[in-house]
Amino acid sequence: MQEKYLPTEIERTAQAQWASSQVYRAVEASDRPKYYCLSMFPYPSGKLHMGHVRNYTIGDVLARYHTLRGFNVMQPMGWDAFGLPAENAAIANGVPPAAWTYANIDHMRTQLQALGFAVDWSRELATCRPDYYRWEQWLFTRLFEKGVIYKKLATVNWDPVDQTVLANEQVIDGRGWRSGALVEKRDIPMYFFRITQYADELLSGLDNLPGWPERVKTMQANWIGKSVGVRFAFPYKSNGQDEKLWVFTTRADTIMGVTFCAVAAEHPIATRAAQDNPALAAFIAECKQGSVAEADMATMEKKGMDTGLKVTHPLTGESIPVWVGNYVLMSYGDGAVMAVPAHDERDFGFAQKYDLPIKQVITVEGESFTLDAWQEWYGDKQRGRCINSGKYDGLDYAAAVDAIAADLEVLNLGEKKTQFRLRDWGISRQRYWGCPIPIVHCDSCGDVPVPADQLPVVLPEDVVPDGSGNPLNKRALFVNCDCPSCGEPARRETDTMDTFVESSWYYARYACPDFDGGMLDSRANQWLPVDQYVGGIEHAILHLLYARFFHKLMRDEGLVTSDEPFLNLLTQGMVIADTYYRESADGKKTWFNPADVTLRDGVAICMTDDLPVIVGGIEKMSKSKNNGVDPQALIDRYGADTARLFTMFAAPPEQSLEWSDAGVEGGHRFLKRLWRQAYEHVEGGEVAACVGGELPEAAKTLRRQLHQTIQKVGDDIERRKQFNTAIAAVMELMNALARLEGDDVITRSVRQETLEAVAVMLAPIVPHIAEALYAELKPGATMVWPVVNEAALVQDEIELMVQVNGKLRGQIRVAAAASREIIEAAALESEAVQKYLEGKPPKKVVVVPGRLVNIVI
RNA sequence: GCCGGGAUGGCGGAAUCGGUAGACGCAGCGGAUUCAAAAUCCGCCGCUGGUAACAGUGUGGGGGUUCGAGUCCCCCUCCCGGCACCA
Repeated sequence: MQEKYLPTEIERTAQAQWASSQVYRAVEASDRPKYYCLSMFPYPSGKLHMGHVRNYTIGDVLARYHTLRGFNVMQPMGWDAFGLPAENAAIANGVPPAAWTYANIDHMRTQLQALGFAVDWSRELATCRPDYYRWEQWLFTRLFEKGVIYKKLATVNWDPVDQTVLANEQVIDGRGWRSGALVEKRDIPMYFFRITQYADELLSGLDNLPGWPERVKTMQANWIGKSVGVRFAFPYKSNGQDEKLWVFTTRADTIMGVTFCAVAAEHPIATRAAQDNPALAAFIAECKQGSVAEADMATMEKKGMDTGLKVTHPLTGESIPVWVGNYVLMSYGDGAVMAVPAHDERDFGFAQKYDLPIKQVITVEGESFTLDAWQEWYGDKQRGRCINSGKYDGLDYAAAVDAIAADLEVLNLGEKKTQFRLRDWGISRQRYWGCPIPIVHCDSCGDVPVPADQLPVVLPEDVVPDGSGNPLNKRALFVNCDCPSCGEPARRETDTMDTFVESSWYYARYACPDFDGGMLDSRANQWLPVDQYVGGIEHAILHLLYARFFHKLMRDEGLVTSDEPFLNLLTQGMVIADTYYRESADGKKTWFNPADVTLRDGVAICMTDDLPVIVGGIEKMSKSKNNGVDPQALIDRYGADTARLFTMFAAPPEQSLEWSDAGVEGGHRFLKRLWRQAYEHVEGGEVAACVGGELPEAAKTLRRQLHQTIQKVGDDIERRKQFNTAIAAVMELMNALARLEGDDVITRSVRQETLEAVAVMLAPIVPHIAEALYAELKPGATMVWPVVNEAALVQDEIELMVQVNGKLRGQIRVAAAASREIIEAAALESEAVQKYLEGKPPKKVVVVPGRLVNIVI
């Protein structure tokens, strides 16, 4: 056996062997149970970052563990290859996004392979390939014909200088990232998936996902936001016509407290009122400035202006003023709200600011209402009772809502309604590097889906965008076509799809990436649902909700039979790191990589020019903030096993991990020590693993620890999915093994048993060294997960903690089978307790079997 | 702003069901080995007082429940993620 641990050599040999014998190729024909282990595929941004290493190592640990436990495992890998960064790179370097993307894929594939993941590379796919997006386009046309996809206007960020639509990320403090121009809201036609039609099922389906983290299910449920309320109307007259202003509220019990209504700036009633009111028109124009992002809308100053219009309260007949509010969202409900300043905090602030009346209609016993400041109880649904509300006085929330809804219904002015916060999914992007939307616009036939036999609509790959609008519009060859329906000249749609569409079904395509007769074949149902999905917590809502939705769309198309795509979900915490930047005169920020920054006398300095940079806080590693740490240096210096070990050891998978280089050395040291201990043992000559019999005390104790460790490691990996503690347990075991003395056959056989088990237990985490060691320990044998020997776990005597009034005062040793009485007596007799008792009897004695005794005096 | 999560030694973290707070590792300190260094091995390592035994104190802050709270409940602070066109 080689004396020194040589990671480069071991890893190269192992990886070459895995590749040539195709050990990780997943086959459908198998009598073992299937285990589909999937990690979220990467965006090919250039090179791997720490988040990737963490994500794919977690997935690989679970995949390899299940292989060792006898499952038929499939672990695929691919590329989420469309997206904005490729266009940004094109603008910066003049390289076509396609060429940039393919080069990145090649580089990152090499990096992934160097990490030794048990991936079936024969199933690799890239979403930017026509043989992939072809089927996405095919499904689009099916859904368009079914009405699941429809067209409507939607608001986007418009850069008036660059004449282009901006992503929310490209809007910085209300201005375009390149032009610096004030961003405007603009309505343009877009295609939408009717996800709201599936809202109820997406919500109730969460109950059938016991393998998902509670926090993710809670986030999704809140995002879908089902609320039962009342939709009702305020009647008004416009040019002598009877009209209605519709609103939705979950607080119909406060309807008697309405003192005004607020509508969105885009609301038709506002547009009409602005026609002969220049001040209002100016205010509406102001509202239309800034980004469309909800976070911006919610944090900006609440502003409003009276339209001068009045509507009639449906129950009291009072005249109610209508205001335009910059905080009212046109996309939620009817784009208008009733305002009850006394019982809604936002309305309260708005009414105070603009001196609008506040009318209390809810009371809570023991509390008194004042107009001075908002108090929490004003909005209390549970304890509140109606007052100042005429016939509704005294009713609680539920009774009041029922009575008011019933009265509105009689007047034909409203009814109870279930409302969702979830909005339909707009998928049109005015960008080049994405999957073309397969629609042809014909003057006579309208929007015509491209027939299946003319798919895919291929995206030209030689385009270099320049940042001003979608370059596809300038491609006559792409745009000009014949109408598939009437054959007359027509125009091809140049918008592309949201990249979330590609990532909503890739997990299914992995089952049959080579199938060219359709989107999916029967292999999909063999592998689906995914048994274990692993990915970043940042995808808790959007990606995971869209994928669940898409699965149901595919089910309803007869493509899959399951209802949910992912059985078990592990949401890995983010790898975060410091950010550093400099700001130029025009407010543009340049970000510096932490690797180039050093701290000098408490000031962050960029090492390339020796000038200070501004510390921007600790954030998710990202391309845009340039705070990614390159794992390549780690792999080059210590090998893949050390990189894998360290990322698994540094923190539990679900927690966010603040990156620091320190600590890697320790992981590497452990592997070197492991190698040396195995080397010394193997050089001592062959010996069979322990077969039982009478062991010396030290060997017996070690063997008990070995089997405790086997138990713990299995539980940590399989149930707890916490690998840092599994590694710590193996480290403890190895520390104990190092202390075990004796060269007799029995002791050596326990050492053999321990080392064999350690190699297998570590194999999911550090597969290269584990295989190499196992081959030395047990030449020619195949790894199998060790079995816990119950007899080895038995202990004769145990130690119990003794507390006095809950404070630790000593220990006692008792027989493992000792009764409560014997334990109590032993504790009371102990020196530590006698000292505190001072001869008096204890008030109470609490015995926790196997743990402690607490004497209360 | 809204929704979700987090905070434990100098640092990463452990404590799985309310029962020994600080496992394991990093850094540091002391020693062995070495001509010397690296590597390796052994020991110490929350804070305060004490030579020590030991005592007190300690899990972001404040309050509560309990024989017993890092863990449960209430309030607060700070940090992270998401907010529908970053992926």
